[in-house]
This record gives sequence, structure tokens and C-alpha cells, in this order.
Amino acid sequence: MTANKTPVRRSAAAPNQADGDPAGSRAAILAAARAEFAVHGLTGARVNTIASRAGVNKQLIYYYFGNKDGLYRSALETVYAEIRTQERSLNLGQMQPVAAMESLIGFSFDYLSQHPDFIGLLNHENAAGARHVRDSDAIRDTNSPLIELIAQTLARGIKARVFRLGVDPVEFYISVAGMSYFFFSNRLTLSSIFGRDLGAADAVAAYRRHVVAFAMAGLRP
Amino acid sequence: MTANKTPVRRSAAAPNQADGDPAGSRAAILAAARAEFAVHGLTGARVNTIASRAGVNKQLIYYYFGNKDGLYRSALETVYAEIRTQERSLNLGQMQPVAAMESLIGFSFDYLSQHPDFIGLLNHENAAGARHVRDSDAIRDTNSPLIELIAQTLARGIKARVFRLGVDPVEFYISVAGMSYFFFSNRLTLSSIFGRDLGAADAVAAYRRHVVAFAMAGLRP
Amino acid sequence: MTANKTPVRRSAAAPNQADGDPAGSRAAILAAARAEFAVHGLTGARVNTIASRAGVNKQLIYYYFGNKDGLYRSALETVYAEIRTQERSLNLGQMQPVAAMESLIGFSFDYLSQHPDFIGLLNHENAAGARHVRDSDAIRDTNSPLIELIAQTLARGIKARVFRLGVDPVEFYISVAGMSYFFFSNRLTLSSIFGRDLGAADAVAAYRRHVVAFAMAGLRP
Amino acid sequence: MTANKTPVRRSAAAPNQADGDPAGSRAAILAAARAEFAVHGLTGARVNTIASRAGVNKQLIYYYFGNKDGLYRSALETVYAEIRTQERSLNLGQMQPVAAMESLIGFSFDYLSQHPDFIGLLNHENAAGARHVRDSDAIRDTNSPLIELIAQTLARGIKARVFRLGVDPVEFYISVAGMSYFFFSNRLTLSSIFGRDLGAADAVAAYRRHVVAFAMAGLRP
DNA sequence: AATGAATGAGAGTTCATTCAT
DNA sequence: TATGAATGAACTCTCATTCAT
Repeated sequence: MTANKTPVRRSAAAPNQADGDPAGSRAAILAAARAEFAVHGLTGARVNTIASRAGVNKQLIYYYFGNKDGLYRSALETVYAEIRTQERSLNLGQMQPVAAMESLIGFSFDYLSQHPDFIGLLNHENAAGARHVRDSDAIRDTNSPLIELIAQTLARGIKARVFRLGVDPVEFYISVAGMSYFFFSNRLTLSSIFGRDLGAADAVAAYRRHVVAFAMAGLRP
Repeated sequence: MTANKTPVRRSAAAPNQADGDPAGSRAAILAAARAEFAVHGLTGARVNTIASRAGVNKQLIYYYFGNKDGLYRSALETVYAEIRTQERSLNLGQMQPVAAMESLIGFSFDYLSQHPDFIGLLNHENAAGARHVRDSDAIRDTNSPLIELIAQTLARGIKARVFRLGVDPVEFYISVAGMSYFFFSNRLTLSSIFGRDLGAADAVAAYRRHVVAFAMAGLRP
Repeated sequence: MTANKTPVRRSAAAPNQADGDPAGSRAAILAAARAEFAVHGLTGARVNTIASRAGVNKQLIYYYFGNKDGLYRSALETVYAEIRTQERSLNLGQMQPVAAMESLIGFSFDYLSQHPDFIGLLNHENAAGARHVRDSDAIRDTNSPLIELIAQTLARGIKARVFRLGVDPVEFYISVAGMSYFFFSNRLTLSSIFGRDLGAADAVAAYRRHVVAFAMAGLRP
Repeated sequence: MTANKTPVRRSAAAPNQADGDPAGSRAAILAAARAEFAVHGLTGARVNTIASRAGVNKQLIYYYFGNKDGLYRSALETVYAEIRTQERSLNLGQMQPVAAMESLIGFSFDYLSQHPDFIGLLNHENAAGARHVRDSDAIRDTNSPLIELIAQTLARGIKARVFRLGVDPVEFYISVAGMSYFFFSNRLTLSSIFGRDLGAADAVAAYRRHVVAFAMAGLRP
């Protein structure tokens, strides 16, 4: 009667839930939201689905995030914060220009490979006018270190006569990211059209090698 | 939509409508559908919106296309048919390998630049599992001549010692298309993040030059 | 097989419904709305209740009136239009001033007696800030003939030395209407407080006599 | 309510709150409740709004009043208790009948003028069936001294030959209260309809004079 | 006395679709 | 070929209320 009075909880019913754990509930909602929004976009996503995937009561979403839009904004900001954190952990200063640039290209490829949510969210956000990214201080204020990294590495490579002159860092970034992004983003239609399974591990590995080689070739003097 | 809906007279109100013109009505619906699906995807698109943009009665959509899914499939097939037609009109056989390849890269860039609907439809289709592209005989059967064109041009260039060996046509195509596709697809978020208007005419022109130069550099022996 | 093909309809299920009769459906919705809004106000009213009382599908309300607010506005305008029509049918020109004024006071009493919806709608509208009345052109533009009638009758009575000078028509109207309005509007609490059933027919009749006598006494020179 | 609800710190934010002051919290809740119920009625009122206006945690309302209905009942009883107290402070015995009656009419007008909450609560209570007034012992048991005061004053006036015979005190009360009540209760719609601002101080003062004069004229022998 | 977290029921509204002509 | 009327299912969101501390 005294000890173990903890009432029976409905835990373990849903996979990601965190009952009685505020921070956990919030995190579970965000994780489920990212996945759902990535696939269906803001309009197409279902709050019901997010709630049940997160293992929480639907209304808790409104309690924490106000409305669907607020949840979407939070999911978007979380995703951007994550990639920025990853980008910041890149340490290329010690490496030779060529190796540094190869790392950077590889990182870009690998990140997209491992974060399909990021791609999905960005695609829908762009299709819908990118209003949320534009309006989010949190996203705009934590800017990417990549452009700066690229610029520095390009400069070092030019000095070392291994890279050619006249490459704009932003354009270079867009090209490199685009080669990877398009591969993952459009993998399904491309696989259908070409009759080749681009999701297979060896296809991915081969394309990774191609991207690195191709981009590096584009930098040669 | 507000008060006292005494049936709204819609004639001559909508720009794309074609009263009493069967083929015109059908075409107007398809055009409106493409635009709507491109922005919102299959789930997010609204049949009501498509009808009013096309200037036709909503029920006419069901009369012609059965249901929303049928309309989506038709829109998708139309869009693919269009790009295939354009691709087929490319005539590179007479050109030198370098010029031919530059034409091809430029064509890919320009087509995406001029057909944002195509990008939007593909993005949503991929996000939703690419089921419709996979299941459409019409799309799969009219396969792209680009891979073959690339392969032939690469071979000619290798023979002429202007291109290097070992470039896979499909991978090359994905890289080249990706550089352009990502630029247009993600133009809005990229503009926000980089604080640079990538929609401006000079930015587009500059990036086009970059893409051609960069891809060609990647082919040098 | 040929004749009597009319499919079985669910008619006669709900009392006020008018299946397949657009004007009837619209009217049934409005009637149900008036009753519901009169009792519960805009916020408290339930669209579900209105639909089922009208015997129509809930969504038909949105089809015809856009939203709850549009329905409320229409109900309010209908109710005002009705009382204006009744007021206009008053014909006092032929009567002697005293008889004319007694008719007018009696009309005001009787109308409120027979239209509890009108009272309920007005009470809620005032409680909520009277925004809809203020914003409705239809209501403001069809102004009441009562003030003019009162003014003319007062003038005739003064000339005939049966009414005193210095009575403002608007203030007189408000007083007379108020005596009746308050009786019907607050009948329930007044009955409770005074332990007297003010809804009983004889109580109503007695109060009617009182109002006429009291108001007329107030006009004596 | 918008994004990222990290628990809003509400202390010192709301004007009426009384942190750590039990009686103050209770009073703040009641005051907020009266205002909210007066405008929106029992059904339309929002517990959330009352809590935030009172500057207290929503749950505290349940701690003190059980549920929304209990809070409503308390608000209603408080309001009735207040007017009864005011009524009891009237001291007309020393005054001449005419002056006494004028005081009484003026009191009724002034009280309604100064207590719009009272009007709002009564209106909604009547619209909803007056169940709470009927069921509240507290309200029914502390009956109004006004009817007795009116009866005594009328009797004194008849004796002094300044009032006529045959005026029923309850009917007289309803008429007098009605003239004032309707003016304040329906001020907004009346202002709209007549295009005259009945909330202006001079309009109120003029109408007060009218009511007193009109009612007194109705009592003349 | 006071609070943050959580929930079930139900509200208004949207939407694809069908009916009937 | 074309349209207005009508509907059921589902969706976002609100709200009173309870839990647990």
C-alpha cells in the first residue's frame, strides 16, 4: 500500500513516447513531426499521425506548439540547427587543400544520404514559397560556415596551385550540393526512368566517388 | 465564399476558361492542374482551386478525369511527354563533341529554368514515393534519349581526346541535371540563407555559365 | 423499370427539411438558425444543431452561407427585415391620435410577445458588441418607420390638445419598447424573483393593458 | 500561443492577480468571471480567458469553484447580492411620496448605468432558461425590498392625492426598470439603428430625465 | 495555495466526391 | 457537355477538466 504506489501507466504502447517527461514529450513530437512533414509537407501532413507516431495525445501538440504551423516552424528550425552543428564540427584547417575539399564534398553527400528528412522538408518548403525559412530569425541568423570554409580552402588551393582561379564559393557550393541533393531527392523517379536501383548501396557508393571526382576535376587549374 | 451565396456567375470571369469548347476545357483543366500540383502536390492540391483557375465547373473535372488521382496522373504524363518532345528535338550529331556537350548541358539548365512546374511535380512525386511515375506505362515507355545522346557524345569526345575515360553517362547526367535542378528547386531557401537573390536574371545567367564550365571541366582528360 | 424510377428519398425524416428544394433548404436552415442563435448567441450556437433541426446536411450550411458568421448575419438580417415589413403595414393615418398611439404601443408589445427569437438575437448581438448590426448595410439601410410614425402622431395629438409638448420621439419609442421588451426578455428571472408566473396568459394581458395605459398617461398634457 | 511555448511566466503580468493572497485570488477570479460571463454567457465564456484576466492559474478556478458552472453560480449570486445591498441602503421613508418615487426611479436607472455586468448576466441567464436563478436559494431568498418600497410609496402618494389608484407595484417596477434596462441593454443596436450615440453622456442624462418625468406622469391621478 | 502537463469530447470547417438534371 | 445541390469523411483546433506534484 505504501511503496510502489506509482499508478499503472500506459507506457510502451507507442514506440517514441515519453510519458510524464515533458522534455521527452516535446522531443518525441518534434521527431515525429519532422518525419511527417518531410514526406507530406505542411499542408499534407496530419496532426493526428504526428501525435500517434510520437505516442502523445494530439492536444499536447497544441499545448506545446500552438498550432500546426508552429510545429512546422519548430521542426524546420531543429533540422537547420542540426545541420549547422554538424557543419561546425568540420575541421579542415589542418588538411591539405585537396584533401580538405574532398572531405567537404563527401560531408555534403553523406549528410544528405543520412538525413532524408532534411531533403523532404526543404523540398516542400521551397514548393510552398519558403515563407517559413525567410521569416525565421533562428534559421537566418545561424548562417552556414560552409561558404567560408569553401572560400578559405579554395584560396589555399589556389595558392598551392592545385585549384584554378575564378570559382565562386556560393556557385561551387550549389553545384556540389546539387549533385548530391538531386540524387537523393529524385532517387525514386530516376530509378524508374533509368531502370536502375539508385538506392542500392553500391550505386550510392559509386555515385559518391563520382561526385567527389567530378567536382575536384572541376577545380583543377 | 462569404455571405449569401446566390450562385456566383463565373462566365468570362476566369482567364483560362473555354465555355462550350470541349478540348479547350480539358486543356484548361490540365494547365491549372499542373500549376496547382506543382506547388502543393497531390494531397495538398485542391480540386476546387483547379476548377476555378481553369474557369470550369468542378464536376467537369470528374467528367473528364474520373478523380483527383486521374487528373494528377494526366498532368504528370503531360509534363513528361513535353520534356521528351523537347529532348527529341535536340540535334547534336552534327556538332563537335565539346560544343554538343555544352549544348546538352545548357538545354538541361534552360528547360528547368523555364518549367518550374516540372520541378514542382517531380519533387512532390518523389516525396510521395514516386508511385505514379513507376505505375505509368506512358512515362516509363517513352524513355529519355538523353542518356543515349550523352553516351554517344562522350564516346565521340573520348575518341577525339577531348574527354576523359570512365565517365558513366547516367552519373554524368544526374550530376549535370542536379546542379541545375537544385539551383531552381531550392532557389528560395538558398536565396534566404545566402542573402543573395538567386532569381535575378544576372544571377541565373552567371550560374548557367558556371554550370557549363564546371561540368565541362569535369570531363577534361 | 421505366416509370417511378425516382430513388427512395429520406424525406419526412426531419420536420423542417426540404430535400431537393434549394430555396426550401435555404429557408429551413435560416429558420433553424434563428431559433438556435436566439437562445445561445453566435458563440454558443452549434452548427450541428442547426443542421439537424433544419433537416439538412451540415455542410450545406457552408455551401449556402460560407461559415457560421455568414449564417448568423443572414439570420439577423432576415429578422430585421421581417419586423420592418410588419412595421410598414401599420396604418395609423386614418385614426385619431389617441387611438393611433394606443395601436402603436400595442403593436410593439404584441410583436415582441410573438417573436421571442427577435429578442434573443438582439440581446446576444448587444452583448457581443453589436458588430453585425453595425456592419450590415441591409439592416442599417432599411430604417424603421416607427420613429416617423410616432413623430407624426405626437404632432397630431399636440395639435388636438390630447398630448403634451416636449416628448422626444426616440426617447418615447425606447421607453415604450423597453417596457415590453424587458417584460419578455427577463420574464424568467422576474418570475423567479417575484414568485409570479409572468408567462401566464392573464399576466401577459394584464401587463399589456398596463403598458398602454401607463404610456398614454405619460403623454397627457 | 504562437511558437515554442516555453512556459509563459505570468507573474506581475496581469493586473488583477494576487499571488499568494488567497482571498485576493478568489476575488480576482470572481471579478474576471463576472465580466466574461456578462459578455459571453455561461456557454460562450472561456475558463482560460477568465484565468488569464484574473492573473491566476486555470486550475485554481477548479480548486475554488469546482467547475465552470459553480463559478457561474457564484458570479451570479455575487451580482445579485450586490444589488440587494444597494437597494437596502435606499432610505425613502423620510421623503415626500413624489420625491421618494423619483429617487427610486433614478436609483434604478443609475444602478443599471453603472453595472453593465449585471445586465449582461441577466440577459444570458434569461436566454438560457434562468435555471441558475431559479435554483439558487441564495438569490431567491434575499428578495428585493423594492416592491415593498414601491407599494408603500404608492400608498403614501395615493393618500396624499398625488398618485392615482390602481397601479400594480410589480407592473410599475417592471415598466420603470424596463425603460432603463432596455436603454442600456440595447444601447448599441439602438445607436446603430437611430444613428444617434446613446452612450454619450448628454444622451444618457437626457434619457434619465425623460424616464423620471415619463414614469411620474404615469402616476398622476 | 498553486501550478505545469496532459487528455477526451466535440466544435467549426474543408474537401473529394456523387446526385440529378 | 456542363452545372448546382448535396453529402460523408476527415481535418485542425478549442475547451472544460483532471492528474500529479
